[in-house]
Amino acid sequence: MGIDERLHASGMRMTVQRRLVLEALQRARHHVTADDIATRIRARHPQIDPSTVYRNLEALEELGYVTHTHFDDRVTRWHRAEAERHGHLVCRSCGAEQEVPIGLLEPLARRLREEHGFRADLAHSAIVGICKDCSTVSSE
Amino acid sequence: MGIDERLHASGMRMTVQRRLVLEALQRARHHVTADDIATRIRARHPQIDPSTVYRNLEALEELGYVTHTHFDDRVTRWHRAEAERHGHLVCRSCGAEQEVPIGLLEPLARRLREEHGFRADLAHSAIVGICKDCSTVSSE
DNA sequence: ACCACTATTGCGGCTCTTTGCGATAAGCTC
DNA sequence: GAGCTTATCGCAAAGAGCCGCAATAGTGGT
Repeated sequence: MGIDERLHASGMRMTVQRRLVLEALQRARHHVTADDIATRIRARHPQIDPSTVYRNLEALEELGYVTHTHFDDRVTRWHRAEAERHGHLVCRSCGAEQEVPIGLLEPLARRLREEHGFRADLAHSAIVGICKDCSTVSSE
Repeated sequence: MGIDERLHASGMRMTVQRRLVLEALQRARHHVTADDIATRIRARHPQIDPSTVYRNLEALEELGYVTHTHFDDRVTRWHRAEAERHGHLVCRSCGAEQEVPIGLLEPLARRLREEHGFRADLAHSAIVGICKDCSTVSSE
C-alpha cells in the first residue's frame, strides 16, 4: 500500500507541503532536525511555515513513516522509520554520535518488560555518556 | 565541607538567589522543572529572573549538588544529587512515571563500556515506552 | 464542473530555555 | 569601611517547538 492510500485510509490528505516534507526526509541520510527540513524545503518553496513542517512530521510519524529521537542537545531529530532501528550514543563531552544495533539494548528491554510490564522504546532517546576518545584523554 | 565552602573553592559566590534555588530544590521532593522552582521562589521574591534559576541550577550541577534528567516531554527535571540514583520509566501513553533501581540498567552500561568504550549515564534520560496499565488496556 | 465538508496551511502569538550585555553586588585587600 | 575585581543578576532577545484561528484547498458526491 502506497503512502497516498495510507494517508487516505487515516482520513489524511496528500498535500504539496506534506509531500515536500516526506521527500526532504527521504533525501536526508540521517537524523535531521525539523529546522533542517524546513530550510531545505524553503530553498525551492520559500513560503512553507515551520509549524507546517512540525505538524507534518507528527502526522507522518502517526502513520509510521518517520520516527524521532531525542538527542541530548534537546533538539529532536527525525528520520525515516524504514531505516533499521538502532540505538544512539551521544558523548556529552565532544558531542560525537554513534549508532549501536538495537539488539544490544534488547536484554534491558526484555527485563523491563518481564519485571515491570513496561514496553520500552530504547531507540527513542539517545544514551548520553562519555565516548571512548574523551574517556581515554581525560583519564590520563 | 559545606556548600558555601564548596562554592568558594570553585571561585563561586553564595548569593541570595543561589540560596533560594538550593532551598527550593531541597524542599521539592522529586524531579521539578526549572520553571517550578522559579514559580515557587517568585511567591516570596517576585523579582527573580528565570534565567537566574537556570544558571544557578547549572552552577549547582557543576558542584555535584543537583542533577537533571530529560523526560520525554522535552522538559528537563531537576533534583538533588544526594538522592539515590535511579532510572526513569515514562509512559508515552498516559504519562505515568516510574523509578527503577540503577542496578537494573547496569548490565547494559557494562556492555556499552566493554564493547564500545562508552561510559553511559543511563539515568540521564528517561526511558520511554508503554507502561503496564496502558499495555493491557490496548491489547484487549 | 460545482458544491460541501473538513483536513491542512500560514500567521500571530505563546512557552520553555538559553545567551549577550550592561548593571549590581560578593568578597578580597588595604 | 572604601575601593577593586569579577561573579552574578536582571533584562531583552533569540531559538525551538506548539497552538488557536481564519483562510485555503483536497476530495468525494452530484
